[in-house]
Amino acid sequence: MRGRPKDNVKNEQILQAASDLFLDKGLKATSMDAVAGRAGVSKQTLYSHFKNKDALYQGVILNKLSSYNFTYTIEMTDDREADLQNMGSYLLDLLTDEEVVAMYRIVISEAGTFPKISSLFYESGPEQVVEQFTDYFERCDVEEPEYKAELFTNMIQGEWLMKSLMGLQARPPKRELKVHIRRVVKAFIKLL
Amino acid sequence: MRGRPKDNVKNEQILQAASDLFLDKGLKATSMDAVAGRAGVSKQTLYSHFKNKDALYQGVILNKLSSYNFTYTIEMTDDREADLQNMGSYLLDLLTDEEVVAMYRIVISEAGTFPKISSLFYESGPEQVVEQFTDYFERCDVEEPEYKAELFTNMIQGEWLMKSLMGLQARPPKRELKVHIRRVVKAFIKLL
DNA sequence: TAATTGTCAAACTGTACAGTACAGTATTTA
DNA sequence: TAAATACTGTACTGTACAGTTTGACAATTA
Repeated sequence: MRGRPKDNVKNEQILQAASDLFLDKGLKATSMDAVAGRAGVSKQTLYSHFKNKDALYQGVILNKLSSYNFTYTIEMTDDREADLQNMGSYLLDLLTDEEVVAMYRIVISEAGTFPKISSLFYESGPEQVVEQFTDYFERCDVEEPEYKAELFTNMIQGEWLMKSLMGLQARPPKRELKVHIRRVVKAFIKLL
Repeated sequence: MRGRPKDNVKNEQILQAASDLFLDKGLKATSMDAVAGRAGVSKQTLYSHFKNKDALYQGVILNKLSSYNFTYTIEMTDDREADLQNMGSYLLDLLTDEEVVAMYRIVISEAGTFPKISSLFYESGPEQVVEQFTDYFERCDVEEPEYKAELFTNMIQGEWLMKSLMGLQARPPKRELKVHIRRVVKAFIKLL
């Protein structure tokens, strides 16, 4: 490769700035000038790293997705109830994370324009979590492990996510989440 | 009132056209010219009926919300299981309706800009349904009727709505919905 | 009938913004 | 050192679009 190589640091600055702005204000409400400005980079450089705004959007989402890691295995003890509470707590921590909520929101908003991003997001996000739970239930020799995993996530999730997406839900106190989780786990255990 | 009155028919044409376009393409992607064109009305008339684009958006959502009617009472028979299946079917019919999904999508997309619309939507939509279910469980003398109503809706709803919002869910066959509902009701009954 | 308001059509204003062009400077490799 | 590519900063192009203006005609009421 002849010539000066692209600066990796600048690439990360761009992704960071674009991510901040897109997730905060949305895609249409964020101008390329604003991204360049926030990244501390000239507009030319921005366009040399990303062909256009669409490519930048896709780059941002892919980057974010690859930064999450859903590959580990949920640990199994002989206290089933404690395990489920941990799983519920894990799920709710995710779903009340501002960045996660913002990603849901933008992916939904742009679902019409970027269908591939939608499916990629869903497969490497929510579906991974259900898979982790399914795996746990398989190891517990529970009947219909995948169905149980879906049911459990739905019961835990409740309306938190939807309310957050609509901006109707301030980040709830840990206490409240704990109570909710305990309640759901108590009920869910009767279904196993 | 002196002078020529505003034409009510034109008002409805405008609301219909705007609703079609907003729910299909989104708010930002719909121009006022397009709305006027589709409504078969001059741009001036459009602006004489609605002060600006924001007002038009609010008008459209309010109009749609008032067209739904969640005030009736769910009927109660002595077959609890059949009742719950009807309720589940009622809920899923709503959540797989294209217009309903489109409203969710646009309300979420514009939640940052129109917080009042978000809360209004949520209160006169989803919350009404939960209230209907709560009412049913109260009449059945079920413990914690509101919590049960929420739990039931979450179990029934599953991932249908989220997948629809992301465009990952074609309208599912009635068969599949029936199976899902029966399964959930069987489980839910154990929790009463 | 006269004043008042609605509607139409088309042109217009101002602004925001995606993407490009250009001229100069910096960095890397052959 | 020379060719090649990256980066900066600013200016520019073209387009889309919200909202306004104008002038003519229509409907309504005092």
